[in-house]
Amino acid sequence: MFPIKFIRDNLALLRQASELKNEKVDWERFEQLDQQRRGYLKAVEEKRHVQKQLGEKVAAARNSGQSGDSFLQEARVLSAEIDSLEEKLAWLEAELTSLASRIPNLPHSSVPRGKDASANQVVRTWGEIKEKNFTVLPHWEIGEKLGLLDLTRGAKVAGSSFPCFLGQGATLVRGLINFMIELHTNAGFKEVWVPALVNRESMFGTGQLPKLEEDMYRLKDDDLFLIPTAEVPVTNLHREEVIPEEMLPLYYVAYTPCFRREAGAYGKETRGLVRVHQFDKVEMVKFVSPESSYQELESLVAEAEKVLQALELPYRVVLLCTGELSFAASKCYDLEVWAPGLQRWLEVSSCSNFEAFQARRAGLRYRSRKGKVDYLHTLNGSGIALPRTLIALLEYHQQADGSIYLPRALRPYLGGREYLS
RNA sequence: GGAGAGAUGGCUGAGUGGACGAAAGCGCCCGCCUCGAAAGCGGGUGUGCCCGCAAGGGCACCGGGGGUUCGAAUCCCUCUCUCUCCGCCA
Repeated sequence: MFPIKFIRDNLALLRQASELKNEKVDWERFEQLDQQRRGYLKAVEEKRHVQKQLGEKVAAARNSGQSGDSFLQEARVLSAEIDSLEEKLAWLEAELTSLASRIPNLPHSSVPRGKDASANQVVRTWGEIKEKNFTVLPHWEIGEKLGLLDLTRGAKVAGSSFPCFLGQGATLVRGLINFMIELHTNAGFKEVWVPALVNRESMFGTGQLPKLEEDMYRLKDDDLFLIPTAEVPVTNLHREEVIPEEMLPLYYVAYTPCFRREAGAYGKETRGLVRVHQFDKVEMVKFVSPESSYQELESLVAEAEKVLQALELPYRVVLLCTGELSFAASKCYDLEVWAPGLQRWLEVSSCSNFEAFQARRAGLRYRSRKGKVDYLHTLNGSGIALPRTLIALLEYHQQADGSIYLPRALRPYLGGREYLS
């Protein structure tokens, strides 16, 4: 969210940016409301000024033993006028704020322009894709065959796209979570455990609301939302706070379940674990000073990459184009892992710099060494999401005999074994 | 769930209807002193919005919202949160 004045002074820039991001904003209405608001504001302020002076006259009169009532008639009329002007002003401000909250963040100058994924840039690829001399089974087949995964019973218990993991499959999930958190805490991230339900303010703070309300699970009786990502509770940890610059950067890592409605997303493209309503994810969040945020983005991506490297899975790093950037992001890299059973690259991590966009919405500030208070920059990156990582493990590390090779890094979490069978 | 107490600036904390954007202290910034620092001394120190080229001026903000009043940090209602006690509970 940008300040109204900034929007007014940078209409052309923001308009172009929102078109690049495929976001619709009613700019004519914005200009019209803004102009009206300033007109009413001026009128209200002038009348209030007179009102104050009258009030002072009443007080002065009473202090010197007179009644002061002669001013009251005029003051009453003025008070009523102010009331009606303020009502209109409040409505205009609410409308304007609502419009402003739907203006997307500006893409960074280094972000390629483009409408869709075809304009994304692959910035690097890691590992080589080794072709197998047998047909790789898709993860849902090999997963069910080995008794690691049960999609049918998940559907019975909750509904379609709510997977269950069994036996060593469940151990693998738990092991992956521990492995990732330990990796990131060793790199200086502080582990946090946060609520999986958040309030409306938190959802607004990170930019999920107002735009994405339909994509969230919501508890109507309490007006709480199930988190779509740990980004929401972790970024909001410091909402409405001023952090001393000496404490920056702050690095956090959190495991949480994530919930997404993914309305109407069933089909071939989303079979098995590709797109599910509930999944597990380890997320990294950074609070940094504005000068350092782009450097911090690069090191955040590198930190996420360490997970895939340790899991011995080939992946590529993709720089998203403007049209693929999310509402709140200025710049974003995706990590995509190779799934040979599906013959597709799968997104397992998004690492974004939001600059001060979330910070302004959530009141996240820092006090510089000079004593100046300003908005800090926030970043987050998956480190990484589990279901698609499991797909890659089950498919890429699949052996001719139907067993699954376990990378060295995971073995301590699965009783030291080298293969799942 | 019930009863009570509370929420004031970066922090602690005064203020119970009019000259209060808000005492005092701490912190922070600038200066003096010093070889340098500490201590001491002096000065300064919130944010947002509107008008203005600027200088400057105006308005708002004492947890959120609403009300009473010519006028609210102060009185009333309501919500949220914190603390204490009771109840319930994995």
